[in-house]
Amino acid sequence: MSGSGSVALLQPIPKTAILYAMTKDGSKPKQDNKAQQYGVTPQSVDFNDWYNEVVKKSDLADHSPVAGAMVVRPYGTALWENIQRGLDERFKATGHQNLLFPTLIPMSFIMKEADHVEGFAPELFTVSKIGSDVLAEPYVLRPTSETIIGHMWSGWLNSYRDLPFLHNQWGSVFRAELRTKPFLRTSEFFWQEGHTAHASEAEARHEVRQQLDEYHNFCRDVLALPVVRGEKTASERFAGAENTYSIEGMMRDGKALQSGTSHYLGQNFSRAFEVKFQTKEQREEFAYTTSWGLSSRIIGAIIMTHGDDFGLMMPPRIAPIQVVIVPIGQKDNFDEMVVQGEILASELRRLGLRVRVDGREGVTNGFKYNDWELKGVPVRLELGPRDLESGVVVVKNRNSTHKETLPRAEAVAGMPERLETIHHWLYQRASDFLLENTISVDTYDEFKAAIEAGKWVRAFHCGDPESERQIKEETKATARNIPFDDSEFFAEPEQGVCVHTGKPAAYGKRVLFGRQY
RNA sequence: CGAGGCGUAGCGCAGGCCGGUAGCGCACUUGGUUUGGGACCAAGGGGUCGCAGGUUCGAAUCCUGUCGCCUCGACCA
Repeated sequence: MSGSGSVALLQPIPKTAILYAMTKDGSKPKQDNKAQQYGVTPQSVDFNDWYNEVVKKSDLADHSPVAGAMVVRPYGTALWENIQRGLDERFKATGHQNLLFPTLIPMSFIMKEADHVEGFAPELFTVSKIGSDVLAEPYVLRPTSETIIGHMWSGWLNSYRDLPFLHNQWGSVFRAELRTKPFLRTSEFFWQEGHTAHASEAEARHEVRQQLDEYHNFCRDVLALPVVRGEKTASERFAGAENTYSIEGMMRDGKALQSGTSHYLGQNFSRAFEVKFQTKEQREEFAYTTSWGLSSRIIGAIIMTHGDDFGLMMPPRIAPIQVVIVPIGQKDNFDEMVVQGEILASELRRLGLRVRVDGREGVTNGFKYNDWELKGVPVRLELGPRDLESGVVVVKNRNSTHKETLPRAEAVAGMPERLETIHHWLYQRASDFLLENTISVDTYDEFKAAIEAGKWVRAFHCGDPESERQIKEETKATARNIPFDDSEFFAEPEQGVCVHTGKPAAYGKRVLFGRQY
């Protein structure tokens, strides 16, 4: 990070920052041993370092020996599994079915749709040999599965009565990345790709919008992430799509992260793969297809939207551990307090909560507190002999510095609601942040200044891809999307002239611009 | 893939220019004292210096190549 601009967006620095007093020569200060061992670089000092250290020290993920490929560790996998479960239920509730396609796709398939080839060619991994035998036709590791699914669909589809196909696949895809960042940029990443085929354009378009809304709702209601729904401009469109829609989230450094996409593919892929059917009127027609995806990148969004200088803040509804209990004891009664902690845990588990008792010996309580705060566990309970005697527990929320001492029964019974409160607190904070750091501008100077300050900008644009390209070159900002009229953010229809070219604005509303991951 | 930086114990680093077979802090193990916000004392264990070649009697150190990580750029989710 440049160190200017977006730093200003960050919240006041808590006491950990004291460990990082600047050195005389202005170089990045060395951490003292404590900070080096346990803490993370504050967001305001270096957001990039903060991100890398949080990911690593919270045990979410690690680097692998393979360029650009990460290892998702158990804590990160538990998080991803919770996300998968939540989304999968939603997909099933709207009639989608899961299936599984091969990771290997014949090279010729990728070549069949012109825009698709052009879009993905530079990042394809190619398998050209088996053992020492050279393959007549190489395979590629799927960068996405439209082509092979289209190929199979053509064999499954005869009549309009067969439609719609409402399919989804959980898996991973490969797009060569030369720069790695866990969860954000990796050569292999984990996702779900939905693929549907319909008998009419209207039905396909409805599906595209429905699934984008599903992502939006899931982000808002489960991950506590505010995201802006809208359509991508032509230059940001998926390779082979007629229209691409996205949800965009704002990270705490002010950058945008595309957190999910949904594409209306029209008949582009069905033409290329002969996905056709006989209509009621006995005509032959190509199917209208869609695809939509949300990837493990969303974990990066969770980290960078909710995290603070102490580490992660897990949204309670998908937190792998919702409540951690730290038993307080001395040598003679420690084991007993761990048992008591388990009893308390079972009371919470009866309410359906995910609870962990930290019975580690040989580390101090303070160490445990900091450790679980780094991992973002929403609520911590401390249970010591005195608490046990007087029937209370000490409760501390991850998003607060206050400790409360509550009657045990009340603390237990109130836990689900407490977690809900934290969920809403996280959403509100992120939502306020997004709104506070987005401004409308009408001149290019204002535009540049706002982007430089790390903000999102709402501005009129003429729609010319070349102008977008120049804006990107000059400011590093791109059109994130054109927000929908009916989304909760930035919906007002307006008229104006292009902030860059002065030509009449396209779209009938302001376009959202920002720097991006 | 272009420019730059880096790779020495689990983590963070020193040593390298002036080759002689490795050191510090934290972590780890054991014992003791501690324990309600990142404990302390003592005694220990652990690396052949990313990998592969080369130069040399001898390479962490010099040379070449390669792999990986970080930053900026290009590309992308």
